[in-house]
Amino acid sequence: MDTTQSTDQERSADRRRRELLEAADRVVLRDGPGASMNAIAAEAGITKPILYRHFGDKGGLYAALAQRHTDALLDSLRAALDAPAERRERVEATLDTYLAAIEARPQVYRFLMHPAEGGQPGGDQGFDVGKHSAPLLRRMGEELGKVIEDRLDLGPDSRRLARIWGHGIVGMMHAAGDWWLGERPCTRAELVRSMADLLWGRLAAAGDKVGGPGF
Amino acid sequence: MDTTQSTDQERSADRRRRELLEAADRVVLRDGPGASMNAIAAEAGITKPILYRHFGDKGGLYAALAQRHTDALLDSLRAALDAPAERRERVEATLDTYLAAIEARPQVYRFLMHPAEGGQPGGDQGFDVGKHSAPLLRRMGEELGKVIEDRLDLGPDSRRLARIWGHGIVGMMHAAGDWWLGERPCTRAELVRSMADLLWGRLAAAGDKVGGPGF
DNA sequence: ACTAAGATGTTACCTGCGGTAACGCGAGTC
DNA sequence: GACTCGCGTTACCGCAGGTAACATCTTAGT
Repeated sequence: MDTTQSTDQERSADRRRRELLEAADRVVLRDGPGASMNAIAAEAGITKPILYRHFGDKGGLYAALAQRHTDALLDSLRAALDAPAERRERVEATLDTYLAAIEARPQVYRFLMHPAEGGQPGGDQGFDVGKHSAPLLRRMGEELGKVIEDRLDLGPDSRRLARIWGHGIVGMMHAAGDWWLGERPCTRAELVRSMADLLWGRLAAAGDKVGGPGF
Repeated sequence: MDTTQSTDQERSADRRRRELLEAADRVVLRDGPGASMNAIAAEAGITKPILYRHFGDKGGLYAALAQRHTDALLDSLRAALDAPAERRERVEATLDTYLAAIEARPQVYRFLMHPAEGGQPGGDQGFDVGKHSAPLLRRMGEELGKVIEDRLDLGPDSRRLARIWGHGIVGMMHAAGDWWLGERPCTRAELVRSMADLLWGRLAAAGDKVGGPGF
């Protein structure tokens, strides 16, 4: 039958695609985001043109690779966000989930967030990430915004406010996490608590220091 | 005299350097962050090796270029942070200053934050930013952290808390600003107010929506 | 069973990038 | 006048992303 044939072909192509993605994953994990198409092809046991037939260009491969990890991370975050507990606990759980993820697989994280960075050898013109650097942040921001809008009563303008907060909180999490991952100035739990404190208004509640007009 | 000579030379070299930086600036503003060394050299009316003699490598040029803008922006932010007003007003002024800056010169902003992004032509392997993508965020985070630590009374752990908050707030500002700059979902003033509200604990204060366990 | 088609994979090549070595040249110095 | 030395050039290397053209193996049709 024609349909079964095309189905088989499609399935085979899909499997191939998955295999290639996994190979790319391994290489990126090993060589960092600066991995070259040649290296990925070699790891997959094939040559460049095949990669290009499957993914169009490097951006396509990147996008596919990024989406897998992004989806996985977003699932974890949604789970933490949906846990049965009170708000502060959920927020802390979500922050902790994110931080645990980037702590467990920093290479993946660097790949998703920072285009090119690894590689002491000469030409390290990264993984042409370009416009694909933001998507993870954007997606997380949008998702969180939706959740906030769905569950919180923010009066009028709730939609706008929720989206702003979504992106803002995600950005806070990201920047603090990135800094923390680099300098490791404290425990993960401490970082989580401190960020939650910030979100809980401790900035506004703090007193001025003696002698100054305060921040 | 020998000293005057060397001084003259240094001054001349510095002037040259400034000229080159301004040329690079023009190119980056025109072609986006994907500007090539050849293009920059051409704009400056010279050839590549001279650029390399002055800045070592592309990272050096980027770093020099970035530092100029970063310094300028940080000065503005410090000014807003030091204005004589109460805390909330200062926070809003600082946020607004940042947003105004990225709104006024988005090209510069994209250059500082996002490595490579412009360029429909074939090879657009960006402005090998790599490790130099974060510095602006890091610097802003550190500076804000210091200010917070200096002026707020946060009890014990104040140092750690202040730094975390510094990086977190900067990240919030950045992510929300980036999103806002792309989608323009609201006024700058509205964005500022909303972010300040978030920092002032409205997230914790908001009530659950009817029917759900709340966020 | 033989052929036609189409996916699968290869080699060999192009362009453009960052980066460098080797040379040319004019201005001051002894 | 030879000598250095900063400024500038041309010509080149290696390597990246990306592509064209060729080889091959599977599979369907008659």
